[in-house]
Amino acid sequence: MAGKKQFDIDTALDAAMIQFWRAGYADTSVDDLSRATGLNRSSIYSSLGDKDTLFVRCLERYATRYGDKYDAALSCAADRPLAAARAFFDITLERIADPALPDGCLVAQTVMGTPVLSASVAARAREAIGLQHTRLRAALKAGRLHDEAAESFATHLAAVNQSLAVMSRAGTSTEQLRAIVDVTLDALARTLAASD
Amino acid sequence: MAGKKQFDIDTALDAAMIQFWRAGYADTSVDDLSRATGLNRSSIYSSLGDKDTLFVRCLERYATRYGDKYDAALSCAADRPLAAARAFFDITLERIADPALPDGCLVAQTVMGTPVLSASVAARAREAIGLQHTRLRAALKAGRLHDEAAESFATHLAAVNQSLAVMSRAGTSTEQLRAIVDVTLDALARTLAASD
DNA sequence: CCCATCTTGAACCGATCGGTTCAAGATGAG
DNA sequence: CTCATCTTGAACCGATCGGTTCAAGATGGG
Repeated sequence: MAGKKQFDIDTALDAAMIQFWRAGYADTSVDDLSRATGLNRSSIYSSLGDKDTLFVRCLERYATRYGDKYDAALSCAADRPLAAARAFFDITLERIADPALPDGCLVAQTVMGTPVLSASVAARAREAIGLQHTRLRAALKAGRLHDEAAESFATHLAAVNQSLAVMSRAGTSTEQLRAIVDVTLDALARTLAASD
Repeated sequence: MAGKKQFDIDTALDAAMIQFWRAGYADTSVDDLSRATGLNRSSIYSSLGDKDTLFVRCLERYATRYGDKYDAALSCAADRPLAAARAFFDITLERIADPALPDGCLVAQTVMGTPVLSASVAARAREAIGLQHTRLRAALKAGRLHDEAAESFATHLAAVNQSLAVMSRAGTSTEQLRAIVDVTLDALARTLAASD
């Protein structure tokens, strides 16, 4: 209404999310967030909440944004389960390859910090991992995988997806990351073929 | 020579390693290390070095200790490559199941902290990941896997091994962790069988 | 032009950070 | 017992942490 301009909250949240994503909760100070968002220290508290609240908002934002993409990638699972799994991993691989985004994964980093994070934050990160597993299991069941195999592969695919976050930060090349998922996709392909 | 007693440096290093392993570098203060080791703040600096130096020592200790175990597990790779790979993962699974040790993995946690850690520390962690890959590739080649497959599977196995660190902190059960590696071992078994 | 409204920068708070110093105390050798 | 040696706890340092407050300034509506 008055005063200079209303800053764009979405843009600020994106910047904060990327900062947390890159450096993690412990290594991100409120001054870092101020620099990253371009917002004043007081503005952050007045419109984005304190550090803990803001972190949870960023975590939700991250989980929703990429959760939707994972859902979209898996949407063809009933018809072509292998292609769905490949598209699933492509979401992660493209995210890692994007120079505008950090390596790693905000959820993976948060989960790794479980012992020192607040219980609510740790629970929310665990929830995101659980959701990923549910998503994958549903997709694999939709593709003609029997319950047992769907359960195993859902867990395996979720884990391999998280491994990409670790390996990308270890300097592993795009080709090597692709090799990691290709072994998994081959295994899935053979299991799918065997159940025909 | 004089004074009360010479404290046991190995015991202190173990305690410091576990503290770093549990909480990570950023979330471990020198006071935490003092409490964990039972050593006085000044004693830490005088006999274990500053925080950065001590962390590197703990990282080396961790890499050596479990590196040796991984080597031992893989030693039968030439005769029974599949059993070797299974024994390799068992090292990690048993470590995670040990209630006296933290979940996760010091190397994985350090690699995830790459963007905010000193260059030398980050490089040392990357080195540990690279060594793991080398170790696995050599073992798989010793087992009758051709170069290309050995390279792919070495990368894949190293990644899946790291994924256990993430998933264990996400509250994944022992059975589910086992399912993750079983998918990988099945894939390896089929590839080994195919090359016969 | 004036005023109400919003943003901003800067200061301040208590707490904790990594790192250093040093006197007091405990010990074993002589 | 005495003395040299080593460890210990505590204090101190400057810096930074998360969090809060507030006066100054910028803006647009009337």
